[in-house]
Amino acid sequence: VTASPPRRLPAPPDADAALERIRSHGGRVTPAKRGVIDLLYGDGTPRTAEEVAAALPGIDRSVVYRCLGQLEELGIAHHVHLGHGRAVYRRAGGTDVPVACQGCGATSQLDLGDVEAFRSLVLDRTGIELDLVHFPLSGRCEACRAASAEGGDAG
Amino acid sequence: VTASPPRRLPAPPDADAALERIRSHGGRVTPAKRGVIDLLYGDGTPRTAEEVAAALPGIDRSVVYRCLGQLEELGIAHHVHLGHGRAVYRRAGGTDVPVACQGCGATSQLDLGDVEAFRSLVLDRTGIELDLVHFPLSGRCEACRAASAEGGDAG
DNA sequence: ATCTGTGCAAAAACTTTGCAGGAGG
DNA sequence: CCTCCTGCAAAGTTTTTGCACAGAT
Repeated sequence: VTASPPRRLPAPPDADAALERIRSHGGRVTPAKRGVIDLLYGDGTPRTAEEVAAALPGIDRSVVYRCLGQLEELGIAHHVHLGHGRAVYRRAGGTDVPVACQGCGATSQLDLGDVEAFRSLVLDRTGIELDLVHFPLSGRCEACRAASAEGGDAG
Repeated sequence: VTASPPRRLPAPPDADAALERIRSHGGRVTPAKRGVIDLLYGDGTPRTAEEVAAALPGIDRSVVYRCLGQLEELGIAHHVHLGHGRAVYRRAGGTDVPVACQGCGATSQLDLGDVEAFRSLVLDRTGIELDLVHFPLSGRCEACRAASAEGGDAG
């Protein structure tokens, strides 16, 4: 989980364009890649490498990792550090900012417009331009806050 | 790296108070814990578990992990997911919001007041109350942005 | 004296790599 | 036909766990 796009390639608009890009870069379109791309371009659900592997029975885990790595290099997918530990993968090109609940794992989306003012503020204060797509926001949803206020552990 | 404070204990103001808290909870004050606490309460530098271990020669890694875990449960330290992969540990009680550059690793601090409005906005939009201390903001500082605009790879 | 903490080693969880054979263009 | 990709297995990282002994109160 340490790849940066060689040059910021525009995200392919759909799965077919993604396959096209693979070919145009000398790659082969294989069932594994097709599977990963279909998964990531199907619904926008971010998935861990493990989840991607689980959704593609018959495809070896190592191949899933290699596919995800290649898709990142090609600007087709990218990973996001949602909450504790494991990164999740999404199709590239999303402009929405994910917000995760660290309690239950639910994610909401913020509009880019909503965060623009804040990005400006942070840039002004610190000189750092936030990358909220790659390093998203995390917190606790209402249900999880209520749970930990009462019982204690809402893990 | 999966501990949540049983109840939000107030952070000990200094290293001695931290040792005191260990004792008052039935724990023993040992060289390992003293070492970890001195490190975290010395300068505010966030450190990975590996860095803590490296700074305490003669203390086994597993012990460092166990100490960090216990210190988290006691509200003496906590971990922060700064940038890629590894979490870093800090003394508890900081109210500033770290902002990291994922390029060079430099961190700036934001005032809590600066983020309050944004936290309200996110709460309103998503129902999620951000925990920006535990899951800090990440982006790219000016130098790293300039570097990647020119050369391409700025690590 | 008692119970917690330590060190070691082994395991677990997650990811990467080497290699020989299979498949895509 | 050429080279990339796959599957398997093995190694690499980072963190956790079991256990017997040592150490703190």
